[in-house]
Amino acid sequence: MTSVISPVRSISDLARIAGVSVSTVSRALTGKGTLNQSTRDRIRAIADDHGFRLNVAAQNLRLGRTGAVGVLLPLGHERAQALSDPFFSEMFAHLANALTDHGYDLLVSRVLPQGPAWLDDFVRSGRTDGIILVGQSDQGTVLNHIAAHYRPMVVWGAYAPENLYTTVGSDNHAGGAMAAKHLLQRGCRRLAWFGHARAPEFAARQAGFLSSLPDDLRQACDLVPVHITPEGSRASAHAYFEAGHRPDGVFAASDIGAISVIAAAAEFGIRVPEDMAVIGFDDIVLARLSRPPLTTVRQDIEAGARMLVDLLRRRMAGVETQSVQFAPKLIVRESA
Amino acid sequence: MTSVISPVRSISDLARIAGVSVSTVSRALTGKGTLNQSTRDRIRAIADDHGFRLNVAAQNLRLGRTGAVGVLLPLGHERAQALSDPFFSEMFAHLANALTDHGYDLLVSRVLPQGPAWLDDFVRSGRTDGIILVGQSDQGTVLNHIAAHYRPMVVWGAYAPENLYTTVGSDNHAGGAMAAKHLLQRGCRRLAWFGHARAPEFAARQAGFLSSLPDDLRQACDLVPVHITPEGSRASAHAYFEAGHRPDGVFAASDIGAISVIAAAAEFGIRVPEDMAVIGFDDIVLARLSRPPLTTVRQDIEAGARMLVDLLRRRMAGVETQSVQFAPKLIVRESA
DNA sequence: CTGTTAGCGCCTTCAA
DNA sequence: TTGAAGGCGCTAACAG
Repeated sequence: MTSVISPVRSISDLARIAGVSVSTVSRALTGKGTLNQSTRDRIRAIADDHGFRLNVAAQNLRLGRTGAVGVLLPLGHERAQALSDPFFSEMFAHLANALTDHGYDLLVSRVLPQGPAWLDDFVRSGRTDGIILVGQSDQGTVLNHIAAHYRPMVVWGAYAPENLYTTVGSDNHAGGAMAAKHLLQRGCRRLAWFGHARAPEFAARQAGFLSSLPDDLRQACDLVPVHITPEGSRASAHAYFEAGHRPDGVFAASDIGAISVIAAAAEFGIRVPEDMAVIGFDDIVLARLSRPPLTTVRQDIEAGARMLVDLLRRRMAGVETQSVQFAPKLIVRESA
Repeated sequence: MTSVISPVRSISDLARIAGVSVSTVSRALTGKGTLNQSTRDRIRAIADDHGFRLNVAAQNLRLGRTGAVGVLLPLGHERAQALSDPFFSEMFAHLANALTDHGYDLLVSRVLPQGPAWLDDFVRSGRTDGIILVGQSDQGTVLNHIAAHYRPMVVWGAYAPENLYTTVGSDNHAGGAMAAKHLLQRGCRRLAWFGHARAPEFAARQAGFLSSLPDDLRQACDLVPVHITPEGSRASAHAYFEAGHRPDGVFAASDIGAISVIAAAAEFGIRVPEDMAVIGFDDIVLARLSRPPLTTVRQDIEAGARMLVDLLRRRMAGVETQSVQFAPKLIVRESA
């Protein structure tokens, strides 16, 4: 327990009380450098008595670092929604663990991709030692521009040879193909894709899906553009079914999209999987809990988070890195 | 677009280039103090040319602040799970918006409530200007200890007169009572509560629920202790049903708990709401999307987040604040 | 083993 | 209107 005896705001206060120099206090408290064990113990005891701790901000300034890593989600609007998206939440949680395991704080800041300088501004403000971008959205150009002169940055998202930055992500194209094959194998003939293709990840899922379809089914496949938000995708799905469409196989761009489609379908008496099979993407925790349990293309979010942090730490240390792609896996449950 | 001409790392570099003093550069870039408009424009132009921005960390050190607010989740184990819990995620997202609207960064740090000094350590390390705790867990004693000498802190959670700190939260007792009345009104006679009572919020929900039950039903009510994680609560529910229990009305401590119960029930052929009515708590976004759509006691998470930030800002400004309690609202959908 | 000194990058009186 | 100087709280040579 801490009993405050007198206000000790800095190591110089403590040095005065202990009758030593500030550097001795610094050495005692950081454990760096050499110091007589007894003086070290004595100073630490005094610090404890006064409830004193080194000011991390000042320490970092002096050390030329911040001790924090910025985790940024480059999405234009719907900020709240984006941050509370289950996939991002799970990614965020795993990033938080991996980062704090290595002694880094997580800094979440408002960064709306508006104007070409949003990322540059953040970088130059010097608030973090590195940056993890979760999703590249449509900001590939901006990212390449930054990557040319800013090293400590990694990106979760689709790999592309023309990217100058390091990405970690799944083979979305292969994942889309898995979904297509599974639906085909179930005998589905009237297919639909629920999602958009503005971000490279989603575009690849869609492309992989379509490319694995026979020509006639591909041409008949409905491409239903939906928002990433639960409300948005549910509304789109509702409108789609209301217009009379009755696919027997659906591939959604994300699990949340799939859950939304199933909820909308229920309103029209469409049963899943009897009348319509639905496959999601991600395998978030909720995929197993939803009714019916979701068949989905799994991305290992935790492994991805750990890889992102690993690569970022290497880049912060000046080491060059290469992009990695995880193989997705089809998890068959009940929805398809 | 930024064209890097020569490395400008500090205002002194810029001062040299511009042929002025550092203080002039500081005044030009911060906009504070008086300065000839033309010199200000000139210096700003040079700064832009070199892609220079003031170092926020140094700025903050000098100003005696950090520009960041710590958002802490005091839960012992299961860190990843806790951070990705949908309720926390939604709260977090709204906090992020409110905080960044006021120019604050969000700092998420590992803070495991181990030992009595976890919060004190965080506070004294000086990494943030204030703290928002999401949930008080069983740390009331620690919080009171800190509150006695640390002002800029607010807590999401249950109100209690003996708390020295400011809380924002719902009237959990009233919420529990609402759930009880609704189940009673539906004619449920074999009731069960899924949750634990270690945190004051949950204890109040349980107490409110039980106190609104007639004596005989209260005594027959099953109290099923479940973890907060989806996996944990699902496993507990599974075991409970497997033991042969067949309640016709369930009140779960959270929406995620309710969804887990419904998933487990499905495995035993228990239909919701026909065989068993289920009420959740929170009204997370997913409550409406789950099958069947969840009847639940709604907390306005966004309003709560805004209130937390408002109160915190007042406390950071030295103003005294009072705890607030929101009235919960029963949202009737299909599960009960 | 410990003290002195010089900053990290910035802001802010106080003078000129 | 601008510059010089001191210092936010800390660390790391360099001496002694």
